[in-house]
Order: sequence, then structure tokens, then C-alpha cells
Amino acid sequence: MPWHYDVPEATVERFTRYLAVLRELGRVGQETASSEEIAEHAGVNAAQVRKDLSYCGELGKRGVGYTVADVHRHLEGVLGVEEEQSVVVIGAGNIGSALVGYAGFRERGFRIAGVFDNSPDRIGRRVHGREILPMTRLQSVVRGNRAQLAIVAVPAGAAQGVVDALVEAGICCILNVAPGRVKAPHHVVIRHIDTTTELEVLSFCLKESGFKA
Amino acid sequence: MPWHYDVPEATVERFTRYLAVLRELGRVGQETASSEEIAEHAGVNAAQVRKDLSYCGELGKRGVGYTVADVHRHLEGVLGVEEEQSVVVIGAGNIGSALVGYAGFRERGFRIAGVFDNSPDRIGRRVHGREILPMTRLQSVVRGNRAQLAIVAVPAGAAQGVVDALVEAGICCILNVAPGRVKAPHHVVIRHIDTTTELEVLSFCLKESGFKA
DNA sequence: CAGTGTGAAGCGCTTCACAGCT
DNA sequence: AGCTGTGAAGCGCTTCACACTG
Repeated sequence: MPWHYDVPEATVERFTRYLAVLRELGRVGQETASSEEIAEHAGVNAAQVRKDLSYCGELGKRGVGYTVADVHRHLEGVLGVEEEQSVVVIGAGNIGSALVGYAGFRERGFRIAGVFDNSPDRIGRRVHGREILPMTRLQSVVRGNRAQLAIVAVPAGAAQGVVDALVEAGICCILNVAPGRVKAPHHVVIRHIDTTTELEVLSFCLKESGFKA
Repeated sequence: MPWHYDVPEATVERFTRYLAVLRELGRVGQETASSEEIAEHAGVNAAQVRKDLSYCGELGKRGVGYTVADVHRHLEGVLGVEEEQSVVVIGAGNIGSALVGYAGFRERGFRIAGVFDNSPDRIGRRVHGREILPMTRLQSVVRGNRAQLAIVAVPAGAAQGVVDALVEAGICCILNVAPGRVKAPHHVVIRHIDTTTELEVLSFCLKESGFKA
């Protein structure tokens, strides 16, 4: 994988959008696309698309555009989703269970390797066909599946402990769906999803009509 | 509400974090806090906290710090969550149902005014004690509850139609939990949550250890 | 003094504009 | 001619540094 310099986080986030756009264009049989066209679908500026894609080398043909299949494959490589990635989910409450049942993961290259919880009520039960495992099994499942990603979907108060356990088990990329921040060593990357926070921002937008998001 | 100029979106997002920090500090009975302390808990720079809070006017006392209860109340006002906001949820599948059952909304000032779906299998059933309503009831529920916020949790293909219906019903702030982008008139604010996208970004981080998020 | 409020510097992302391929 | 790739300008957010104040 020819990888040059450091890519802005914002660019990586757009990569995921471009990937979705190209997947769709490929599905309808389109062979090439201009930066203009990709930009249109992704909802960004065309120069932005060109600059972003240029991080991957010179993928386009001048006077022609980009080869859909080509760029698609390339972005999959850059994002590391050419082959299936194993993910563990911690927390089998409402949200954890919903995520386990979410078909979109599989379609986009993520396989759920295990679902964990520490509540005796839940351990042993099944969600969407998968047995809920005790946290004591975490390390062996992570290793057995070479899982590198984890989703934390537990109550706020339990999140820090879960993150610690994940780090201990060798996970270094974590998606935290619990509200509130958690601490982790520097080499661990944590991203947050907080639905309530999003609602609060939208609520702000209500008063501030001059606000554009 | 003394509101001056345009606030950067990044600042609004941090407001939600400060609010959480202050709520917690208030809960443990702390009366004042310095920008340093707030910054520590929120995981940002102290100067950032001061600059952000200065958008609300001069809330702090020099040589002392900020009055916790004061700033807390002020931020609630700025975010428009001093009093309960009604939210409608569209889509009663895995994720929509999980959100309806999520206690965190209520605690932070959001009340679910109605859950909708267009599947005859689901209409009339209950999720977490609430009856699933047909989309035909949307407009009257929105009006009856003066709902201004909506969460869309339907399959990607159905999202655009749902958004159109919401706009038609008078909603202008939408949280889209469905993958993919949707179009809406300029005055409508849409924010997106896409768990798979977050996983893709994390997957990128796996290869790029020089990447900091 | 301790800690806020803020102009100014710093920095990184976005957009422009155009040279350079095909 | 058409469209990419990219240096440079533009712009907005973050951080610094310090005047100012209780």
C-alpha cells in the first residue's frame, strides 16, 4: 500500500463517503466519474475531492476522470476494509443489541466476533442469534478472531472499566457509544457517538436560524 | 436570552460537553470551577473554555472562576434545553426501538412524543411501552406536541421519503441515523450519525499509527 | 494574586486558479 | 478541449500571552 504522509482526519471521514458513492456508482454500472460528479453525490466541493484523492497517489486520468472500480478498490485498501474486520461489541442492552442486529456492518466489511455483557441476567441469552458472553471470555475471543476494533455500548458509569478491559485485551481502536468521555493510553484511538449530544446541537440550531451545519 | 454573534459549530459541540461537566460538578456540590478545571474534565484547552464561554457574555469572576450553577443554567438556555423538548422518532426497527428505550434522553431534557413506522407489521405494536403509530399520524402528533426535532432511524432507501415527510410536517431539525446523505431545503438542519462510518475511520487508524483523533 | 477575557499569532483545512496531461 | 493535480491564497478554529479585574 503506497502510503505517503499524514492525512487530515477530515479527509479520512470523506473517504468513507466517497467509498459509499463509488460503491453505488459501481452498482449501477458506471465506469468512470469526474471529481465534479463524485463531489455532487458526496455533497462537497470538487477541488476537495481531487485533493483528497491525491493523497492516494495519482488515481485519475486527466481529461477523463476517475475509474470507479479503481478508486473504489483503492479506498477500501486505504480504510483497511478490503477484507472483513472482526469487531467485538460490549454491552447487550438496547443499543448494543440493536447494533448486533444491524445488517449494515456485514455489508460494509465488519463482522461481529462476539457480544459481551457482565450482567448474569444477560449472559447466555441470545441476541439476533448470538450468545451473550461473559467479560471473562473477552481476551480469548479477541485473540481467536484477531479482532482489532470494539464497540462499547454500556451505561456511562461502566464505560471506563470496559475500556480498560479492552485495552488490556489488546484492542486499540474503540467506538464509544456510551455518553461521556473515557481515558485511555495514548496509542489507543477512541471515537464517540452520543445521540443526546447531537440532539442538543440541533436544539441550539432551532434558536439560531443563522446557523449552518 | 442575550445572544450576540455567530458561534462556531465546534463551540456548540463543546457547549454540550461543558454542560455535562457542569451538571456533574453541580451534582457533587461544587460551587465554582476554573476554566482549567472545566477544561480538564472536558478534555480541551483552558483558553478554549474561556473563549467558548465568553460567547455567552462575561460569566466568570476574575480571580475566582465560574459559578457552576450559573454557567450550567446559562448553557442550558443557549442550547435550548431549559425546558423539555419533544422529539419524534421515525422507524421502529432495531435502532429506532433502542433509541425509544434509551433513558438518557429524558435525563437530558428530551421527551419522545411519538414513534412512527410505515410497516403494517409494526403499527399498533408497542416498544418500551409506546404504541407505534402510522406515518399518517405524524403531522398531528408533531403539532399537538409542538415537536421541533426528529430522529430518523429507517433503512437507507427510505430515509429521503421520511425526511420529506418530516419537512412537510414542519420539522426543521433532523438527526439522521440512517446511512447515506439526504437532501432537504436550506432552512432544514440535518445531522448524521453513521456507526459504520465511524468503524471505517477507526479501521484506517489501525494502519496509520501516526494518526491522532 | 489568581484567574478571566481577548487581540493576535499560529495552524490546518478548504477553496481557488491554473499548469500540465491525455 | 477536458479534467486532474497542486501551489498558493483564503478562512476559521485553536492556542498563546498578557492586560485587566475582583
